[in-house]
Amino acid sequence: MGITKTQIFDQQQNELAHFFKILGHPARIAILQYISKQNACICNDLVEEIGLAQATISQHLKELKSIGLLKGEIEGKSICYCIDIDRWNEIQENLNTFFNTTKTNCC
Amino acid sequence: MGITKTQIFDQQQNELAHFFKILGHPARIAILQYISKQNACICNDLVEEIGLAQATISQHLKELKSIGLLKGEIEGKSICYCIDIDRWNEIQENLNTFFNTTKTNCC
DNA sequence: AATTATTATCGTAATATTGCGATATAACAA
DNA sequence: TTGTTATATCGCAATATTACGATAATAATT
Repeated sequence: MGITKTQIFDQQQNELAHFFKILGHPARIAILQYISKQNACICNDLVEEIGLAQATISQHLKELKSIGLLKGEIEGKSICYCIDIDRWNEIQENLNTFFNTTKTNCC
Repeated sequence: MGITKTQIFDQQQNELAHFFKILGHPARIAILQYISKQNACICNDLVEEIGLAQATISQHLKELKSIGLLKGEIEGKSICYCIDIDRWNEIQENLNTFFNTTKTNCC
């Protein structure tokens, strides 16, 4: 089928899984790391840097934006993409809460 | 294409993305939470509890096992699945390292 | 206005994932 | 041995994801 049955899970589970899923691609990890390394806004050099087509990079950026991890601001003829630190910390906290509350040892 | 170009990323990026990807499905989140809630090994009640077919649950368990998050031990005619705490903590640390080292603020 | 540069979107092909029924396997019970 | 129960695997259909070329859109430059 290929369709995830989101209706049988609660909102928290779906949201958490969605965060994980967006981060679950090496290109998106690489994009975030590159922005971080530059400590600056990124433009089209991402395409050269990563080695995927411009359309593909644009698509990955869109997904990162969709969970609020990136914020983009127009700057001349290009767009400045930066990590949204507040959202970044918020998501990190969510993931840690999941890890900390989901811990058992029975074996 | 649908094929992720893993060759253009380094091992750390691919591995990190792989962890995130495995956790990026609500059924797998729900499975982990259920095991945790029970604070015990789980057997086939997972199928009833979650509401997916037995084959589907088995598949998700296999993926969680593949990154070492679950360890299974045979117990009579069923199998006891538990969270591997050491691996759990290890992965949590990896993710946190990623979050902590990938932080910038330029906008 | 025309050109150039940068990013977004569309359409499409290839591969991956999700989910399930059917079946196989394994261990215990009668 | 036969039956029962629990889990794994196979094979398939449906949907999702990844990637890219082509093209559109936008803004600066000439």
